[in-house]
Amino acid sequence: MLSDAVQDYLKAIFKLSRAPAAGGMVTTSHIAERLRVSAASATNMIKKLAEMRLLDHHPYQGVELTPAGEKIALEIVRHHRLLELYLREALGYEWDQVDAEADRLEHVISEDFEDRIDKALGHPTVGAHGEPIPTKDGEIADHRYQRLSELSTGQRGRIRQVSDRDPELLRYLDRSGLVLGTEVRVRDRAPFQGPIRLDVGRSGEQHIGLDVAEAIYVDVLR
Amino acid sequence: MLSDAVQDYLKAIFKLSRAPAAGGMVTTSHIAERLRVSAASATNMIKKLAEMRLLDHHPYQGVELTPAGEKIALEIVRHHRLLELYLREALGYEWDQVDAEADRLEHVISEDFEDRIDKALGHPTVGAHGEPIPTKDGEIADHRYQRLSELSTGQRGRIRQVSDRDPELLRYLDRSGLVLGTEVRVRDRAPFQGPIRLDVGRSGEQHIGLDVAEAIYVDVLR
DNA sequence: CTTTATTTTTAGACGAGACTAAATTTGTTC
DNA sequence: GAACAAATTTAGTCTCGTCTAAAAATAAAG
Repeated sequence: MLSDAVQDYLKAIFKLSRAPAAGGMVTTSHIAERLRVSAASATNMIKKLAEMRLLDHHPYQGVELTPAGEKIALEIVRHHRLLELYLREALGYEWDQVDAEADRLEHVISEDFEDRIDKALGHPTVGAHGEPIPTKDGEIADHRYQRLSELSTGQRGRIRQVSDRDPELLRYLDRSGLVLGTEVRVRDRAPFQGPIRLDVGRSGEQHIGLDVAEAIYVDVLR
Repeated sequence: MLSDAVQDYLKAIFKLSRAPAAGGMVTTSHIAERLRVSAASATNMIKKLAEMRLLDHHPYQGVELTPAGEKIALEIVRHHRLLELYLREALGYEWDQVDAEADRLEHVISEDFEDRIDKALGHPTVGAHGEPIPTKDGEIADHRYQRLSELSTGQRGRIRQVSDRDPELLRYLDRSGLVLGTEVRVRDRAPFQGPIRLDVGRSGEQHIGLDVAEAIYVDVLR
């Protein structure tokens, strides 16, 4: 049985490797920062994980999960996302509460529990914020959406995913009508990293900062 | 935050102290046996818990939870029993599967989770096997049922609780119709710790061993 | 091409919680 | 009350995952 710590590291490394502008390679300091642990602790665990053949360690350069390590990371991510959905659907949690609870539950639920909530949810393929849910045998869809921040004036898109990093942001997006499935159109982009003016759905209009626009992923509509 | 180990010890000590023929005092070896650790490990933890004022340690005699220790134990028991019920009611678990899953979940769920499943279950007062569920502020009903093994020939009783120690036993009881609410009558007791012949409900008849009869608790009917 | 700043790794320690082996206390039996 | 068996505690290790402080490697700047 893999310890909670091992699982947390693998999950963090997986997520960091998927993050934009990480060329596959994940640095020690990013891992340490994400897990709120000293860099020395991260190095320690990295060596252990390399020993276990769950990742490749290129000293001073970074790490990369092996297929075995990625498989485990995907299982944890699957647990996490199914749990988030379940907490919301079955127990009435708010969007911004599910992450913390799922972080603790993801390590202890059995395969059986996983299967039962998967079934109760109707075998969903995307999570509460649009993130793909890995399948039981470790496949994960690669949606390749575009960031809303990358759209130019006049372009339209449908919101397919939002970042779940910050609960406060999630509440803001919810209030602003920027939820999954909504269609948006860029009316105007202020210069010098300024805010973006958007048409939201059929009626609304919003001005959002660039940071926010980077956390929203869309299918571009032609 | 109390570690899983601390919680496990407090829960085990609480349960042992409530078990029959334990005069309040719980021995080191019983704790060690229940938790499947060495006696030395148990002594170690006992000293730590005494330090934390969660129990009183009378060296070579045994231990007794302080009110503070009991309060914590009751919280864990509450978590456990609510979880067992929830797993059964909401996710379709079988009686004999719930214990193991709840053992892991009980340590990680939040107050919020506890409240939500409590509500979803309609604020139950007894668990899946008839055990009383402690209230949120640490009260626990004391039912004082009698063991089926203590009934003499001709006496009748209604099953109110069964021991949840052994999944195999639970399956056997289920198959035999010896479930909560069922009325039983002792037809016959074989001598020398022999089996008991029972009428079960309106129609059935069963011969059960004394060990089994000791695991079944009844309200005596007149 | 050297100096400097940053990142990463090494070295050494610590707290939890488990273990085994040995010592101690208790309880029982003659 | 002495001798012995059983239970308990002490002593000393071990693993895991964290930490700080110091050393080493890399990257950036002159």
